[in-house]
Amino acid sequence: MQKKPKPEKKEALPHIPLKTRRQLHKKILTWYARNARDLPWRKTKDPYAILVSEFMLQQTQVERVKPYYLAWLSQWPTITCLSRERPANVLRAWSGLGYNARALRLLQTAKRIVQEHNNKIPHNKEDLQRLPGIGAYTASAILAFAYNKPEPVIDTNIRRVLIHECSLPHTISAQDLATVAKQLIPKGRSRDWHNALMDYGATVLTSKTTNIPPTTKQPSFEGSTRQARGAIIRHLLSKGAVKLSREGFETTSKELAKQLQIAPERVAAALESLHNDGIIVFRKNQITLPD
DNA sequence: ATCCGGCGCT
DNA sequence: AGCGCCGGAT
Repeated sequence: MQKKPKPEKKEALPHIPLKTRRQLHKKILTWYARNARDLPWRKTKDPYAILVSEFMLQQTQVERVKPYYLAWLSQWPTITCLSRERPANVLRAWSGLGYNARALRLLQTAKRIVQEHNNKIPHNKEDLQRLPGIGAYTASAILAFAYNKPEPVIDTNIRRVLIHECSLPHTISAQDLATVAKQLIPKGRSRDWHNALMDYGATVLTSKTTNIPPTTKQPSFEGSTRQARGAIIRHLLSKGAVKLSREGFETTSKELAKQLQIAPERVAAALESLHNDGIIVFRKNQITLPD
């Protein structure tokens, strides 16, 4: 009948013994020493370069990001340089990566860092998460990969590896998993550790080799708004602008639809959503990419 | 035809 | 809490 100093209601949090942690470190880091992928953003510790890579990697496979990442850094080697660029050119460099709104968020974040943080990418999660396009995941990734901070980075690959290797319940909450993940980071090796976990998850413990919960289904691309959005952006990148008909928005949609070979109502919907995302602007006489 | 995934908005 | 956003691989 000892009285506990702290009555913990839910102490189901798995604690990983030191020995188990060390075994896992050895297993993963030894594997990584022989099998690490050679990725361009791993050759640098420049926080800006890491920031760029993280924005791109949010949504795209590693192999497709590689050439975009290299071209981007060669076009805008510093955050100051990027911060002065026009949105249309940023969208052009992004074109083909997908999720165009994020190219603009990256530009906005660059401007904010130059204006408010003296050109320095923040070192703490709170400041990072206040920047557009940076959520919990990307903030953690920047802290770990740019600054080697002991901040748990948990994408779906790493989540799968941790659940598998530590025999955690598939239903574990994000918060509990983060608590476990933090204990597991080897001292002073956050960067290597997370790179290793990602590679291990991407090449060994793939979703196929493990039994992981069902995935959500993607609506078909054919006939979707995003298909129309993509066509409109490419059109604007090549033509510069679309003339706004005096007869109104509907007529404009119709004319554009004819050129793009897409149903007018879908073009109209796409224009509205692009406008909503700030990717296009309506001027007096024309539709253009933003300044 | 289906899969991949972090962020922001509602 | 759930949805929409991207384009290329398979």
